[in-house]
Amino acid sequence: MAPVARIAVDVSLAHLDRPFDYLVPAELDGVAVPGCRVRVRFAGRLVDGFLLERGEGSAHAGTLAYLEKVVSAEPVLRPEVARLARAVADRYAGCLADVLRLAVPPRHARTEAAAASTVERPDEAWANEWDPYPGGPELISALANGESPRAVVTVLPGEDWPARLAEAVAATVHSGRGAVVVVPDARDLDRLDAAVATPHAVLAAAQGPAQRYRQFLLASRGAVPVVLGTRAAAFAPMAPLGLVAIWDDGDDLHAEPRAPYPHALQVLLMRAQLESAGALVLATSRSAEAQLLVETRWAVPIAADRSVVRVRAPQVAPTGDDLDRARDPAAAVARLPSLAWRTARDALASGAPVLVQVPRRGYLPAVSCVECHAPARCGRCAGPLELRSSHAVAACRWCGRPAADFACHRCGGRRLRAAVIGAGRTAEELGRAFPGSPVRTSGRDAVLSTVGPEPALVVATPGAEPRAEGGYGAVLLLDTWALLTRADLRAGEEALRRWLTAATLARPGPDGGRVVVVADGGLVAVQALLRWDPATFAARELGERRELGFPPAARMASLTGPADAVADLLTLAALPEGAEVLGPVPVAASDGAAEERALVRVASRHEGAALAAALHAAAGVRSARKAEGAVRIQVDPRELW
DNA sequence: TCAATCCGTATC
DNA sequence: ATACGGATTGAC
Repeated sequence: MAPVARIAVDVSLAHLDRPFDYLVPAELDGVAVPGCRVRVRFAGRLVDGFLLERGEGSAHAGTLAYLEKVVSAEPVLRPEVARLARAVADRYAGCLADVLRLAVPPRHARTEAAAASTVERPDEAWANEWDPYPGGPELISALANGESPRAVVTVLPGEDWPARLAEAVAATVHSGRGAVVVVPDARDLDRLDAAVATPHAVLAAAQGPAQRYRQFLLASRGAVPVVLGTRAAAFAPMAPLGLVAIWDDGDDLHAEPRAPYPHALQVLLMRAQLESAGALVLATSRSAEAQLLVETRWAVPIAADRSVVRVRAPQVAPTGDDLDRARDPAAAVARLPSLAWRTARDALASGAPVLVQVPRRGYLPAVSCVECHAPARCGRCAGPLELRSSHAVAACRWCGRPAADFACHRCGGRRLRAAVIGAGRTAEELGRAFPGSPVRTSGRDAVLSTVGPEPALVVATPGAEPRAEGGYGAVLLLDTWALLTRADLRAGEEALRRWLTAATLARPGPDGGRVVVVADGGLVAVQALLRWDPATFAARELGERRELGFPPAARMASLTGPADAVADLLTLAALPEGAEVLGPVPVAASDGAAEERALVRVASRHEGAALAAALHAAAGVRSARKAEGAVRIQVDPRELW
């Protein structure tokens, strides 16, 4: 074979983020195949790497070193995945090595030796129940015919989404192509795993090394045509790829917390683009990112007609926080608005369980408009305002400008109020208000996946709501202010997503479960819930982001680190024309150290590539100089505040 | 004039 | 991290 091996070394230094050429010694010629793991001497020490390709020559002027060792001839990094990883690194201003660590699980030698490699590509039947969705059955047929449709699907309340995804997957496999499906967490993965009858591998973060590698090899060796998993599965090898799909792309869990912080949705979309595969973005709600796909016509929207939604959606009613409470002692015990208390009581009496959604504790104090309750934003850069104990006046969290002359961007109000979030209601309090009904909790440390059909109060934090057999008789959405006044640009979108997720667990239809949301019925997000209209809300949300210059309409990068380091990086970066730097402002680092954060934004997504390239190059100059202090670069950080 | 040492830079 | 090249320094 060709004598030169191009190697991606496992070194995450920005200035070394490119392949290096080595000579293949004669005895390794047969095993040094593209995609295999190698060890090479790099700057005097032995490092791991992946062999990207073999070539005849090298552009390197100096003499080439020899490969030290081929760890295994198993081609774990397929060319399409290498290309995807490079594109993801570029998009997120990060290093290929960091992305490859996310994409390829660590080797487990025993598993590699033992794992079977039978190719199993059954000719799937692909009947489907997409009829309620105009364009749905055609979408499935297109996949079965080997086409690559792209759609943002808004599912009906109570939809058996794992079954719908399973149908899309079966149709894709029928066409002789593979599918990769990503869900937020282990609970969703279990459901999907159960629903998909096509032979598949399951890749989850929680798996042990052997299990994880075994499942990875099933896909890598082409033994199965389908991979289901959590965010890292977006990189799973699958050739030829016919479909990528994601469930509930608005869930934070899709955002990778390790550098370069890629989001599973973006990874899958890039992948669909690179490999000409179909793409399905499936959710009960709709994120601004999904809306952008629709508005740019990258994907078609698929949703049931309003008439069908009306029949399937539960009845939702808003209620003020405390108007009737004083008149209703039983409700006061639970600190529940009267309507919420009565709705729960009736559901329990009818023999059905009741879901109570309570936000998690510990949100940051935010500032909002006294008149319309809109989160207060900076007059200059539209960043969120915050109150600090050291300052009398609220100031912008992004650019630091004091907001002495505040004017609400929505209603023009000039007064601010602190929206400090108090503690949530406890399960014990609810238990006292409903003596005789069992109270169950589902939250952070103990998540229930399902509860029985018998009457019970089920208190859950967002994302941990168990499904109830037969559906809930009532769903109460409490302390909604905690969600809505979060100092986060996604607060409204996130609140609606969480409410819809809980409400979708109610018995379907106007005569089914009742949903009570304790919030002002005039708020946009609450209106969207009452009308069960996430698409219109998403369009409005994206419109606002466009006006304010926020992602995904614009592209932003946050630079966090010691003050000198952030300043140094900003000096070195040859930012694209029109890039706007906000801040830096002081932020509290996790370990208490004083850090600063600057935000850089460009108006269009096209300039995003140039922005990422400029930041990566500047980081390269700093790492080459061994400059003091690390700067964390996050492109389109999910939590912008 | 040459060798020992220092510093900066590249790392194949 | 380590290795190398060019510059710098000090002794003959």
